[in-house]
Amino acid sequence: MKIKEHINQIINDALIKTSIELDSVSVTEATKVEFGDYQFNGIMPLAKILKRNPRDIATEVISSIKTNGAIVKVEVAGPGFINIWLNDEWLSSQASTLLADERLGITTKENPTRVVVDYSGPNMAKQMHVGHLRSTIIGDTLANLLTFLGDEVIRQNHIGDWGTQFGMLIAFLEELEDQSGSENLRDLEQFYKDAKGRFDVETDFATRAREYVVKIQGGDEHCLQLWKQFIDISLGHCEEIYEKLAINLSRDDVRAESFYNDRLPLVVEHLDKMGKIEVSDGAKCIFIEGDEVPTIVQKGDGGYLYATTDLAALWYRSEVLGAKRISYVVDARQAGHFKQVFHIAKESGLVDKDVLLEHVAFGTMMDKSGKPFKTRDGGTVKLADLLDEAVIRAKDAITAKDEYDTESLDELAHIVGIGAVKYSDLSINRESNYIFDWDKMLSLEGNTSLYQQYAYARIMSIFKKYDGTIGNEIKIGDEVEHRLVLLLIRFEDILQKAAKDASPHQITTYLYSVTTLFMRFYESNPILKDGIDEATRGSRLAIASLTAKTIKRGLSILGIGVVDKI
RNA sequence: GCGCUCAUAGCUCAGCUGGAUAGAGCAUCGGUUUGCGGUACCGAAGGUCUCAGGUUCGAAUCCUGAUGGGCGUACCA
Repeated sequence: MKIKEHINQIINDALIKTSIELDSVSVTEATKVEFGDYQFNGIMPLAKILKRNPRDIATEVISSIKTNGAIVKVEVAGPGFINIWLNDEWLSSQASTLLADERLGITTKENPTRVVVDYSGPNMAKQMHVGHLRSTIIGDTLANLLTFLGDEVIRQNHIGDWGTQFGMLIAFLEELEDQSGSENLRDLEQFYKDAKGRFDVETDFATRAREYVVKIQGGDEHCLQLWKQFIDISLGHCEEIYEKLAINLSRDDVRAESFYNDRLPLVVEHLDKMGKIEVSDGAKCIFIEGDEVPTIVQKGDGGYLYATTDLAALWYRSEVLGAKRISYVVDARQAGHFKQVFHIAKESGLVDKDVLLEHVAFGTMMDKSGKPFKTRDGGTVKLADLLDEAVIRAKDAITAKDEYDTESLDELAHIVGIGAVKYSDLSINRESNYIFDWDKMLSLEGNTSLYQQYAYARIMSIFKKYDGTIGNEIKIGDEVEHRLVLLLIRFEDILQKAAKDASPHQITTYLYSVTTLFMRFYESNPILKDGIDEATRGSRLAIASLTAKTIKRGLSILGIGVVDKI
C-alpha cells in the first residue's frame, strides 16, 4: 500500500483545517526511533514565508490531526518538527490485508506508461564478456520492476550485428563452411582472433573481407546468408548466457542495429529538412550550442554512425512502438553521446517533447584492487566463465550439502551463485564504479543475496516444523514487531521510488533492512517455543510469513530465486 | 585545453525534498539464560563528510573556487 501518501493526506487535511495550503505535502521517515515513525518538516520553511513562529503553527496544525485512525500520536519537537506515531491496530490490520493478497497489496498503475527498456546489447562479433554484465542485470531488473508495477514494458536488445568486422568474419566462416563452421564458432573469441590473423597477413583474404562488407550492405544473397548464419549462432551463445543468468530476454526482444538500416537515410533527410545539418569536412554534422564537438550523422564517404542508428531507434520507439519513456541502460561513459542524441531527437521532432528519454548510466566494473576487471593475463573475462565460477564458489558456501543429491545441489548452487553475482551488482548505487569481490558477494554476513536467502530458508524451516495453516491475523505486540510490520507495509513506497529513479539499489537496501530487522524479531520473539499463547503464535507466524513473501517478491523483481533450505 | 563525474569510519558502501546527536556491513575487541537453522544475534571502539569560502533558522546534501581520482573529447560502437 502507498502508506506515505495516506499519511500525507492526513497532514494535508490538518493543514487545510488550519487554513494553510501547500502545493505538496510530504512526510519523511523519522530519522530516529524516538521521533516516531514519520516526521513532517514542512512547517519551518512555511513559517518563514508567513513570518510566524514555526512552533506555534505546528502546535495549531497538530490539534487538527485526527488520532483515531492511522495516527496514534503527534508531537511538536525542536524548532517545529511534527513527529508522528502510527497506530499498532491500524498497522496490524493493514498488514493482515497485505498478507491476504497475492501482490502484497501493491496496486498496478491505473494509467500505465509504455516504456522501452534498452539493455544488454551485446556485440555479435565477440563473445559476451563482463562489460555486458551490468547493463544486462540492471536493465532486466528495471524491466521486471516496471512490469510488476503495471507499466507496458517493451524490452529491447539492441545487438551489434553490423559493421566492418562482419565482412572478415563471414569470409572466414565461408572457408570453414564445408568443414565444421558452427563447431568453430563455439569459441567466438578464438574465431575472431583467427579471422583477424588471416586478415592481417593475407592480402587476398583481406580484400575479400572488404568486398563482403560492401556485398552485405548491397544485399548480396550469398553473403547475407552467411551473415545470418553467423548472427544466429552468435545470438544463440548469448541466449545460453541469458538462460544461465535468468534474464527475461528472448529473440522477440531483439532489434538489432541492422534493423534500422532502412531508416538511416530517412533520419538524415529529416534532420536536413529541419535545417539541423551542417556539412563540415565533408561530413554531415549537427552542431549543438555549447557543445564543442558536433554529432556526425553521416560520414564523408556516405556511411552512417552509431548516432544515426540511435536516432533511428529513438524515432522507431517513439513513433512505431509508442513509448512515452525510453530508458537506455548503458555505461556512464556514454553520457555525452546520449545527451547529444536525446537533444537532437527532441529538437528535430523525431521524438515528441512529452517522451521521457533517460540514460540509466552505470559505472565500470573493477577488481578487488580497484582496477578494471580483467583476467590474470590482462584479457577480457568471458561472461560464461565468470558465471561458471560463481556456481562453483556458491557450492562451497552451502551448509547442508549432505541433504542434497548431486543434481539438486547443482541447482541450488546455481540459484545461490547467480543470485550473488546479480545482487552484489544491484546493491550499490549504479552510477558509481563497482568493485567485484567474490568473497564479499558470497558471504552470509552483510548485505548479500545469500543472507536474504538464508533468512528466507530459516522462515521456511519454522513453517515446516509448525506444519499447520498460517492465518492472516496480525497483532503487533511490541516495538520490534511495530517496526518490522511498518517496514513491510512500506514495500510499495520503496518499489515506486526505485522505479521512478531507475535505481535497484533502493530495493536491496530495503530488503536488507527487512531481513536484519526480522533476525532481531526472530531472536527476541520466539514463535514455536512452549508457552507461547495461540494468538501470539498465530500473529508471529503471520509476520514471518509476510516477511518471507516480501523477501521472495523483492528478490524475484531482482531476478533472484529463493529456496526452502540452504 | 574544454566538458562530465566522483571524493563520507582502516576497507566496501548507505544517507530521501536542505532537518534534530552522519548510519550499515567487513575487519578489531567484548558478550549471548542447552538455540523455532549460532554461517545467527547483541554491544564497544572507529568521523574535521577532501579543503576553503558562500547561501540560511539549519548544509554530507545547494552555489563558487581549490586539490585529488575516474571518464569523455569529429567521421569506431
